[in-house]
Amino acid sequence: MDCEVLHMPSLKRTADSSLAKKVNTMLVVDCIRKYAPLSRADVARLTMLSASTVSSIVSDLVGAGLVHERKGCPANGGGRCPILLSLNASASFAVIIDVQVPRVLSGIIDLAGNPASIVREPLDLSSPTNTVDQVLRVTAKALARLPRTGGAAAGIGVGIPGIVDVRTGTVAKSTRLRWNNLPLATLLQREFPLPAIVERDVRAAAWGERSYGHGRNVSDFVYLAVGEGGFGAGLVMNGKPYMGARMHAGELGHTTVDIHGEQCSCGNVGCLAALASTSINSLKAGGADDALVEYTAIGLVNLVNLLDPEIIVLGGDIGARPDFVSRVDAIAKQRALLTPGQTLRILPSQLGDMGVALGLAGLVFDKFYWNQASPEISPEGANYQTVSKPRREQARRVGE
Amino acid sequence: MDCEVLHMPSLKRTADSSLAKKVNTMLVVDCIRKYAPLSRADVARLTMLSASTVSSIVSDLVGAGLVHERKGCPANGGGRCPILLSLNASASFAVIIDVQVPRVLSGIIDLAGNPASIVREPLDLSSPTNTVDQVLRVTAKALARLPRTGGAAAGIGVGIPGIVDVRTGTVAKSTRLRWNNLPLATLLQREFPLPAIVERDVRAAAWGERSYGHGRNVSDFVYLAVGEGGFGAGLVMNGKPYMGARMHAGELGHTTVDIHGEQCSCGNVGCLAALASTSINSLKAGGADDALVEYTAIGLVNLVNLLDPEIIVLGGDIGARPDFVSRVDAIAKQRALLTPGQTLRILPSQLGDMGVALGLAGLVFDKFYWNQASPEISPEGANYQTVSKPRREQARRVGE
DNA sequence: CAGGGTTTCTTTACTGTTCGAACTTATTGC
DNA sequence: GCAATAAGTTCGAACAGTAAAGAAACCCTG
Repeated sequence: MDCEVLHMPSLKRTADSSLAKKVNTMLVVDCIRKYAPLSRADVARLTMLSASTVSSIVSDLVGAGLVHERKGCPANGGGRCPILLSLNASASFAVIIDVQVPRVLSGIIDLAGNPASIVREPLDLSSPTNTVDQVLRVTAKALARLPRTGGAAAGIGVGIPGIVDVRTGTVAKSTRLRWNNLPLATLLQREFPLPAIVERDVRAAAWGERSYGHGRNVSDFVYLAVGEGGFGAGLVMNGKPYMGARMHAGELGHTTVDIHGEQCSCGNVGCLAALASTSINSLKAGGADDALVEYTAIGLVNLVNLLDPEIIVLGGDIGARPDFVSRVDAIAKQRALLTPGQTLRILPSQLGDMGVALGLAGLVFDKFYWNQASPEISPEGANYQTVSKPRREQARRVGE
Repeated sequence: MDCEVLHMPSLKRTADSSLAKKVNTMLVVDCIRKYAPLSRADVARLTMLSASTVSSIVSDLVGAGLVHERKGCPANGGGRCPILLSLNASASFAVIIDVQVPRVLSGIIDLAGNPASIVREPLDLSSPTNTVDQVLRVTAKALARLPRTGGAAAGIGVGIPGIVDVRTGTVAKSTRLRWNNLPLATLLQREFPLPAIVERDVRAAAWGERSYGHGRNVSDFVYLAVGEGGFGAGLVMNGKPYMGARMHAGELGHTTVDIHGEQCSCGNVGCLAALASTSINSLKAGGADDALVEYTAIGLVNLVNLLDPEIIVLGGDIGARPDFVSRVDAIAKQRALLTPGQTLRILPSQLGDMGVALGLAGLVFDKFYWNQASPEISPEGANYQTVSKPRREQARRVGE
């Protein structure tokens, strides 16, 4: 099974409906989003939910105007013709802001992942405060560009290069933006009457790839961004974004690859990032990128041997170039530890510079139409049928 | 919440009870195992299930003889005194075989994790077939030593150093045992009328640590074994063992740490394992282990920066030595990338050479009392209230 | 071309499970 | 004896699963 991302708007019919139904509804919506148009019976097969459950959920969705029905009369060997379902893409929108160092991308993405009125403008790095102001400004502008017809905005999603605590919406540290402990989600929510999420750029891009790109049917993969900022990895494990215990996972750039190397500013020795930075600079000056290809391949092989992902998606300014990918691929295939019959698949990002935006949209729809931390609960493998909502506080006293 | 491992025997009362109840029963049993003695109310708080659900499940468990009740009358500031629950440890047993290169450990472990009649004997490496025969032999002996009183054996669990496909119970490749594509679970099941699981040693040890050791309340950590076999990592992510897409995850030994290093037999360059093997050999000959400490620290920092585990548990012949741990810790603390306030905790294994055995026991109880692949379904965070069982085949036709 | 048989999609009736709220039970403290 | 507190149980509502019925198309035969 591989219906996992979970986009979906309001549906407040049963105000206190159990989380169970919400999760299953997420499953169904995600399935329709991925494979539309399809019949209720198809949804039941894909989600592994029972036909009756699907029927009940779909009728709610149709009633809420989130799903369109359309008669489709194929059937090769007889049988009743299915009623084909597809999402009403304009039932809801996400406002997304992708902050990257040369530019900030802002715009609107609908339920089906269609972008609208995307604007790219240079990022104001004159001071950290100015950068924050710019983010708030482009958010306001994007909100003003919301389509008149269709549903309302589901929320705001912001992608940031740096260490981000998604639970609090705080940017713990972004070297490139010179931000430290910035509670961006709080700032946004103070300004705009919408839920806001803040996510690390590579994790959002990985999630975008999972929702709309190469990762759609892959539950274990790595998104590796190679660009001016060095190396950043977004991990998807068991179908969910993996952040680590302290939101820190994916720092491939600061792993030692040269045991005799020099001390890096991070405290470690012989970091991949330190080695790569010189070749990235020379690349910008028009130099060759052979060294960078090798460094990328090494980082990638280390990832593959340690985590055994099904695929690796290369993204970023440099990473997604097809020739770059194929040269990295050639080296990595030689070096990676593979069991017989196993192949290593390294692919360029399918989403280009919209990857972060699409991932953010997915997170926004997940998070805010269910008021639930989606990545944690995202029902991988469609096995979860019912989910209890967390109640009360932790145990105060255990035992006697 | 941190009730995740899920041990529990028969309870066949409601033959076709939904998987929902099974999962919640697993949760409850696991909670009792970890925190016994505790009251129903404590279980409800810890599992985040409702009091009524816990009540219903516990009454089934008591009826089946798996849980013992005992009056406990503390209560500081008034209130009815709780009925304390604890597992009936001898309600079921797991037969476990831990194959390591100098020795094979076999024995029996009860529901509460108490080992019984553990036997260690030298491993017969005279030929791959002889090793297999020995495994079957010690299994038979362990079965013969089952306690006369109490429940029956739940299943057989075998831990193997090498690449293991847990789904099929096949040892894909073990260099040290010279096994290739050996369907060990099938062999065992042919010989003994019991379900059998085969798992990689480090993953089992990580799971043991999660169930009975340092990982009990930690959902993201790494178990790193350092021994004659080099480096092997068992990853626990989101509270579950992580195996990667092809059961391959955790090969820390074959990650590049010396970009200018020599070619390793694995195809990669400058592998950690290649560097470490000489110092391990010199260590056996009585030499110093400074180099090995540094190599371990490097591997460990790479792991920490990439995966951001909450703790790291060091195991294995060499890895678990307290002085070794403290010296690795000193280097790693300097080099690891930590956000302010974050600390790196590196701990020696709490379970010694019983780690693999205890992890196997947990897996056996999980797997075979529910006929369900426990790691995949293990209800992390206790959020899952109901789970649908996979039904039917995949969709044959999607869309029109 | 009518009508039965087949296939597939969809809905309905019924059962089991969980949750929330109210209720009962048991103990402390005044 | 009575209020306060906490543990445990019971009852009704909501929801998912199974099974069977209903619906809508196709195929074939006469």
